[in-house]
Amino acid sequence: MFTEGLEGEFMPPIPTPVPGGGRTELLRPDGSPLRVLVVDDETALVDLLAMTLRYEGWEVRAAANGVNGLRAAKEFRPDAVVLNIRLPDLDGLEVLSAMRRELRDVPVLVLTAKDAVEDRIAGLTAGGDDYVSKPFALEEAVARLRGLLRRSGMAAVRTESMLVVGDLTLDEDSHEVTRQGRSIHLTATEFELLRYLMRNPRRVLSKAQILDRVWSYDFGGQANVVELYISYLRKKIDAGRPPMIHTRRGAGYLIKPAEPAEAA
Amino acid sequence: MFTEGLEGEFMPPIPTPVPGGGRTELLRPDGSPLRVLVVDDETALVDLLAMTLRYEGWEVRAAANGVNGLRAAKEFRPDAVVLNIRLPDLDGLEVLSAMRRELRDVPVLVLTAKDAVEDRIAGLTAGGDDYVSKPFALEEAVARLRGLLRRSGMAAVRTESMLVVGDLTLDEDSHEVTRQGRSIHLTATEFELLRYLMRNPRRVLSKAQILDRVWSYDFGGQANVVELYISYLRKKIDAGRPPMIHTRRGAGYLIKPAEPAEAA
DNA sequence: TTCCCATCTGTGAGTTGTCTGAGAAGTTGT
DNA sequence: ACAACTTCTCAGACAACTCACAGATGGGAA
Repeated sequence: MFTEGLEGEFMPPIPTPVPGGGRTELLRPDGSPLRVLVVDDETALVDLLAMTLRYEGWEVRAAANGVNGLRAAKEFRPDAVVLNIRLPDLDGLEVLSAMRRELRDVPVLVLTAKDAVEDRIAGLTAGGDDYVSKPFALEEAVARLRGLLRRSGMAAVRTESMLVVGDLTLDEDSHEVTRQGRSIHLTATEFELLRYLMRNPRRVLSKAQILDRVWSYDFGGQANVVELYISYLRKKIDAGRPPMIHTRRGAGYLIKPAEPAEAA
Repeated sequence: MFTEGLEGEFMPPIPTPVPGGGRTELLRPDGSPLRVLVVDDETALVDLLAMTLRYEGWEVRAAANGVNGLRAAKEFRPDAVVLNIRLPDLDGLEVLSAMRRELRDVPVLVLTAKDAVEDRIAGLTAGGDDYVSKPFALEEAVARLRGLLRRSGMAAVRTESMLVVGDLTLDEDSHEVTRQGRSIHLTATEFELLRYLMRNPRRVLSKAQILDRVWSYDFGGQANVVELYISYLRKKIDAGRPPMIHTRRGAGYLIKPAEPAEAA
């Protein structure tokens, strides 16, 4: 989506207005919510993921091991699967194969431990699947799942890969970010932060919320990384231009289309 | 609801005027009041919170530790939970996980101690959850709870994020305040005070009430901060325009739409 | 009208929240 | 193994905010 010169300033483009604060329509043809099966034995993480995905509009079913996972696949007929390849009972690869046999065309998001050998995984993802390595950021996992679904050509899923706020655009597929048509390079963390902000335009997000979504769930560092990265983003996004990233002292940050007249 | 781009400056949104004094309908589909479970071992605070929430229309159940909290979750089936992560018996994170498993889709408002050096806050909350750190203002906790519910898509809960009194609007999501369409910047305390007034339009609120609701429950200062902040608000809200904030000598303050005819 | 007292508001000190530069530690690519 | 890049901690500077104090203002009862 190129919003060149013309409407750039006075008339914000707003091609695909993000609905309800960025949350997307995850609905099947029959109107029921999309289903996702989460298979992992780390219960705390599963609970966290399940809650997050439900909030995002999914219908979630969880299984703590391979056997239950496969059984759930049969019964629950999910539209997507999140699968840890390291399972307590069965070999994750076996489970993956079985899943594929059972659920045709259903994309799988594979969870791997950090130290896992990447090339084994590489083969897996060839089939349209994707993987994230633990510990991951919730925002990233959710985004990957959405991306999988979008790319797997699931009909009925009207998800756009493009987020647009004012003259700022972010493409979740190509990871390209532009402001006023000019491409901007962001690091991985900066990108994740901006995506979270843009998925919640005009809403104040507290530093704690941002930390929880954008940083890995096991992050134990200082809360002021958020301030730091906001500062980085501003240099790249707002530099010189009318600011889009705003601080609400004591509350958090928010992003919104730059308004010509800023009132005190 | 969705007033994209357009409305920016000149044209105030004025969506759905808030009904009966800003207090919202907290009802389930079957007509019974919404339920909230409060889990904290500080009994004085729990009593205060419980009383406040009951006044707001909730059906409240309290538990002083993790075990009872979980039991209550099973029996009481609350629609929302307020949970201190620092509990005397169980680890708050465990309790949180268990709650999520037991009560799917139920948002949790997490209470954290201010002095707990921000540690282990990360990765705590999922999609629909939120935090408040002690000591908090009751008005804020209540607002957060309402916000959680609204955003977690609970059907039947008809809460708007926008408060409207006359030509004055306050958006709880973006923290934006406008009068006659012009954006007005407020500090955190001013915002909280105005929110309280606007949630109770045309009703006289005593300085004591205001102090109890808007300032942290442990506030020990002079009661005339309220006068001071009313003064600040007037400068920003009423400046020049027909006044909306009125003093009832010996009784308190109230806010109402500025009408040409001023009746006592 | 006068006086008393509630309320209003200017001033300024102390506190808190946020921003950002410098650099250490870790990662990736060649 | 080196260079380039990224992530993150730390700490100082600065700005915004909160609140106490005290004198000014004004309402209303006698």
